[in-house]
Parts: sequence; structure tokens; C-alpha cells
Amino acid sequence: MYIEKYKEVYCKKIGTDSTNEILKRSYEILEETLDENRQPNKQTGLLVGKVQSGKTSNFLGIIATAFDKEYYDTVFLVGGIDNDLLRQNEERVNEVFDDISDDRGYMTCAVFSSASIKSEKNNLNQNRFFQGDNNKVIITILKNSRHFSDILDLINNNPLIWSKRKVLIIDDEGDQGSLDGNANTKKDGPTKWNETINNIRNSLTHFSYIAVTATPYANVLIDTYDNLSPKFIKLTYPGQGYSGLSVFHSDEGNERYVRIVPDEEAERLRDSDNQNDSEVQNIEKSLEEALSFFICSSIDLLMKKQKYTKSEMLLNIVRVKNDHKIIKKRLDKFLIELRKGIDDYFNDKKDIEKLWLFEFINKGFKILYDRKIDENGDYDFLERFKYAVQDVNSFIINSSPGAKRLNESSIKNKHVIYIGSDLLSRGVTISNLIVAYIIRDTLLGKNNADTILQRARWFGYRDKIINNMKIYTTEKIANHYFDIWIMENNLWEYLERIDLEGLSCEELIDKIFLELPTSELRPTRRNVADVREVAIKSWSIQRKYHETKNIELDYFEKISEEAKIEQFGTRTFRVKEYSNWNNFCSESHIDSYIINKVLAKREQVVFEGSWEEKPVKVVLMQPQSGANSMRSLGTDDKFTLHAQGANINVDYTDQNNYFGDSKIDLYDSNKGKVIIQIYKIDFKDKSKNEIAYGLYIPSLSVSGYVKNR
DNA sequence: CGAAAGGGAACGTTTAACCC
DNA sequence: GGGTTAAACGTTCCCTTTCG
Repeated sequence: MYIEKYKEVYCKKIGTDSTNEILKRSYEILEETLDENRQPNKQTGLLVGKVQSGKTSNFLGIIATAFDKEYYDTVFLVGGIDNDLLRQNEERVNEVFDDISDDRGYMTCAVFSSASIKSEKNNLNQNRFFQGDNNKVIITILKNSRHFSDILDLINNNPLIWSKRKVLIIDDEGDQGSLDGNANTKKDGPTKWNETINNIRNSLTHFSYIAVTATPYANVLIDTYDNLSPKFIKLTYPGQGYSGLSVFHSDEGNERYVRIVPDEEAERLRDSDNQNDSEVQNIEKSLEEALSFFICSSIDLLMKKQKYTKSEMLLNIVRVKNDHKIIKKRLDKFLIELRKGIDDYFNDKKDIEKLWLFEFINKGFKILYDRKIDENGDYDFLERFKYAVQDVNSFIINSSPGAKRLNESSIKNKHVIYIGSDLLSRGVTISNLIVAYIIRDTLLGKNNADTILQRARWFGYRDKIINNMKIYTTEKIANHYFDIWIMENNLWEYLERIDLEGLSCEELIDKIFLELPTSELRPTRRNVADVREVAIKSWSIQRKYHETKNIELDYFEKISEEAKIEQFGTRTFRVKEYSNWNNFCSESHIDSYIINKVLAKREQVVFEGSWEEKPVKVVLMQPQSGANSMRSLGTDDKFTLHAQGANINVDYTDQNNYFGDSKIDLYDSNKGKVIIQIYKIDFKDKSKNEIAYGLYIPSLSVSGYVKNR
């Protein structure tokens, strides 16, 4: 009955094949949530799909299947971090589940919202939908403390009822808010939302939990012992006509769809609030171009397809709400001038400001048609331009009192520009989006890959309008999307092994490696997941004083005699080579001292891969022994080991230069070898003849992040 | 050549945005 | 106005360069 209704709605939307595919997968996914007695297994699963690829359709299919097969009778749909997102989900839920009745005409499914739980709590448990076996309930829940605790109260209010319900918890955007934001901080206990979610789970007798997201980086990187660490992972593949990272942000995509905003212009736009309020500034050139393209492209669509009656543009510049106001002022001022310009042109005052007007139109026109507009030949276009400009309007989308909400019915204009940031970042669908002007960036520090990717509201089923789309952004952000594309490809390949080959999720998720070619991005918020960067830095050096054992001194003395002389640039060192790590260990017996001394808390040694098979070279770093020089120790017994840095002017292609203590690995004779530097140092406040180490492990060909535990 | 200064990244704290 | 999260801000720490 539920599957039938789902088919009824979705065959129309996405076709019979896609609908059947989703339902088939829904069944597979639900199987993962059941134990050997076909009861909910109280575990966490992860459902991953691309940004704007139809994840909602997928989990609605899961709900329909869960109800029809009687695996579950209750769904908690944790549907979003803000009201816009929740409402969008509620509308989609109601489309399928709002009006389902049995043979006798009785409703069999009720949809509640967490917003009404508190007021109805006392009689909700008496509601007939919570009684009997055949009644199904969906409760949509906002990610908000009060809403979460209302749900918890509801359950604790009547434990008898709830011990019988079989609850499927679906956590939409499950990487945001639900995970413990204190996991990697010094704060006591988990974050509020995470705590309450776990309390809800603990209060239920029969439940399973599915987190749904396009950016699962946090979910796969959290501690495996965390309740929310996934025990199974399923992928949902986008259907025909989907455009995402590979379309917009591959080499080719960048060329075709991305227009670069110069850094100075981005800077000025982000700095809008520093401008004098009484004097509204003009808009930047790149924004003018984006606006021109938006209008011209809208006209092009209207001429080609009668069906497209609306077009949308997104402006995501800064977070601060006051800045949205200023940006709107600047934009509106420009639009007024534009309207006046085109009106004057048609009111037989053709010469007035004509140059300026045509220059503006050509900015977008040239991109679309690769030629300038022809005043006579394109008269039709010009006329349409006049009407289009009259119907362009901008709206601020944020939580301010006067601001609009996305897709609000009061927005009746044909060509709509949304100005905002937080509420335009995650989950929301902007179906007629053709131009995005997105330069929001962290001013200091690194961006998070998941946050950046979730801002890509231009992804989706865009194949019919894609030739009319452009993304305006800075070079830095464009590069971020390219890098995230690489990370996504790798991650999906990895997750497919879990999904398709049936390999153990638990084992693979512990070894998860997120390839990020840049260290300007981290995969997710650092407070949520404890990760370390690998293969970017291959040197691990001793930073703290450790007492030296005799065995270390003995080895040093032994080597001093056996070692051969080698020249690194201008300097002479004594070195000894071994065929691999094991050979070195069996002769020296000091490997454990090296590892212990070198591996301070934040070390970044790469122990992955086959580095232990590589040749080992020991380098004695005190060529002039007996020098009258003593090191002093800082607080906490810290000291500097790599004293000799490279000169800034050193030419690293000339092997006759000394590159510096930390760049010994750059000499041809050291390539591909594990290098152990042994320093013999005297400390002012400690006994003499102390041994300290530096360790270099040849880097892997890729760089990225792994779990830190 | 050792040690300290200087610059930049990591880390811990505060702020802005959002909900009710 | 209180409660919460994510992001911006400001301080500390580490690495490289420069100074004596």
C-alpha cells in the first residue's frame, strides 16, 4: 500500500525505472538494519548520495518499504538544522504519506511534527496511531535541543507503548549537528544534540538508525567506538541528467562553467560593511558580468523553451546578515540605473547612456553567443531584455525579521536573485538556479571540505539548462572544488568496496584514507573528528629531551668507527646503510628508542605502505665532535633539533649546496631511503652526551587524512 | 655554528546565526 | 533572552631564517 503510493508519486517525477531501482535498494538497505530475528538491530548505518541527487526520494522509498514489509511502524525523520530544510522535507513526506487509508477508508498513517509534540504530548500517546499494530507514524524532527528533548519526553511519558514500537530513525544531513562536536576537544561530555540523540536511542527498545548525507567525511572519520560510527554504508547513485562535481569542477568543467572572480573584487565585496552607508557603492565588475549573464541567459532560455518561466541567481558572499543588506542596496541601486537606461533607450532617447547600456548587455551576451549584440538584428532580444530587467528582483534570505524564505510564494518575480549565506548553504533546493556568485570563504584558517561542498547549490538535475549556467567564484574556491572532486572519487571507490563487494565495513572504515591534494582544506570540522595529515610531511623529529640509554651511546660509538664518509653539498657526514628496517633493527637494537623519542603527540609519520622494505641510511649529524656548544632546554624540556635551516636562496637543483638539516632527503643518494639522523648533543642543564633523532620516511605519492587512532 | 627572532599554522576561545 | 552549533578570532607553538 505504501509502496504503491510511492510509485504513484515518483513514477511521474523520475520515471518507472528509477523508482523501481530506489525501491529495490530500499529493500537491500533495510535488510542491513535487521538482526537474525528480523528485528531492528539498534545499529547505525550510513546512506551516501551526491549533493542534490535525490537522497530524499531514496529515504522516502526506504520508509515506504519499511512500512509495507512491517519491519518498522514508526519513523523519526530528523529532517534538518533549520526550518526551511525541515519544511522542505515535510512537504516531500506529506506528498507520499499524508493521505493513505485502508480498505475501510480509515487513515493508516499519521505525520506529526516535533514542533507540535510539546502541546500534544499528553494525548499523543493516547492517539489511535500509537495503538494497534497496523498504524504507522512518521514524526519529523528539527535539529534543535527543545525538539529533541520533547521527543525524549514523549517516549519516557509512556514507556509501555514505546517498548513495542519499532522505530526507524532517519537522520538527514547526518554529518551536521548530530555528531559529537566535543569529541576532539577538551570539553567534558558530548554536545547537547549528540547526547540527546543517544538518550533517545537508549530509551527505545526496537530501533535502527540511518544517517543520510552527501558529505560523510565526519561520519567515516569519527571514532569507531562512537554509537554513530556506521556499521554499514550504502551508496545511492544519481540518476540520468545529474550534474555535480565531475561536470562543473573537473578540468573541463572549470573551463566551461566557472568564471573567476578576481581576488581584489572578492575582497571589496566581502568588505561591504566598511563602506559608508550614506553613499551606496557601485557593484564590482565581475558581479556586473554575472548579472548581465543572468539576464541574457534567462532570455535565451525563455526564447528556446516556453516551459522555463522562472530563473534564479544565488549570491553567497559573506555570512554576516548586515552585509546582506548592504549588498542588496548596492545591487538594487544598479538595477534601478539599468531599468532607467533601457527605458530611456526605448523611449527614443537612444543616445543617452547607450554606450554604458550596451557594454553591460554585451558582458553576458558575448559569453552566450560569442558575438556582440546587434542593435537591429537582435531587436527582439533587446525588447525582451527590457521586460526581463523590469522583472528582476533581489531578496535577502536569512533569519532577519524582514527577510524572505526560500521558495516563498510571495516571491512572484520571473528573475529572482537570492542574497544570503547560512540558509542557502545546505540541503535546500533552488530548482531554477542558473547563476551562482559564491565567494564566501574563511578569512583566516582552513576551510572544511564538507562545508564547501554543501554550498554547491548549483548541483543537481541540470542537464536541460546546463548550457545556460555559470558559476562565479574565486580561484581559491574553484581549486577547492577541484580538490574535493578528487577526494570524492577516491572515497566513493573505497565505499563501493564495502557496498558492492560486501567487505567488512568495520575493518575498512578504520583504515579510511581521504585523499586531499591540498593542505588548505581539511575534510571536516576539527572538533568532530580527530584526523592527521599524512604524506605531506615525512620528517619526524625529536622535540623533547629524553634520557639517553647506554645502548644508544654504544651504537653511536660503533657507527662512528664503521661509517663511511659522505658529502652532502658543502658538508661532510658519516653514514651507514642497511638494506631494510629489519636489518637496521637487528644490528642496532635502538629502533624502539628512535620511535619513542621521535613520536611526540602530534607527529605525522606515515606508517602506511611498505616503507619498512625501503633501504635505511643512518646519518651522524655531529660532524665536528667536541665542539664547545651546548643546547638549552625550553619549557617542558623542549629543544630545537634541526638547527641548520636552508638559506632562502639555495638552489635545490644544485647538489653542491647544503640544503639544510631538514632537507637531507633531497640528495640523489638519499632518494627513496629511510633516513635516521643521529645527533649527539650536550644540554646545559642535563648530563652530557645525549642522543637525539630525526626520522625521514619517503613520502607516498598522495597526501590526505586518516583517523588519528 | 648555536640560539633567538620572526612568520605561519594549529589550537582554544569568542562571536554570529539560528531556534524557540 | 537563553540555548546551541559552526565559523571567525586571537593566542600559542612550531619551523625556518637570521643574528651574533
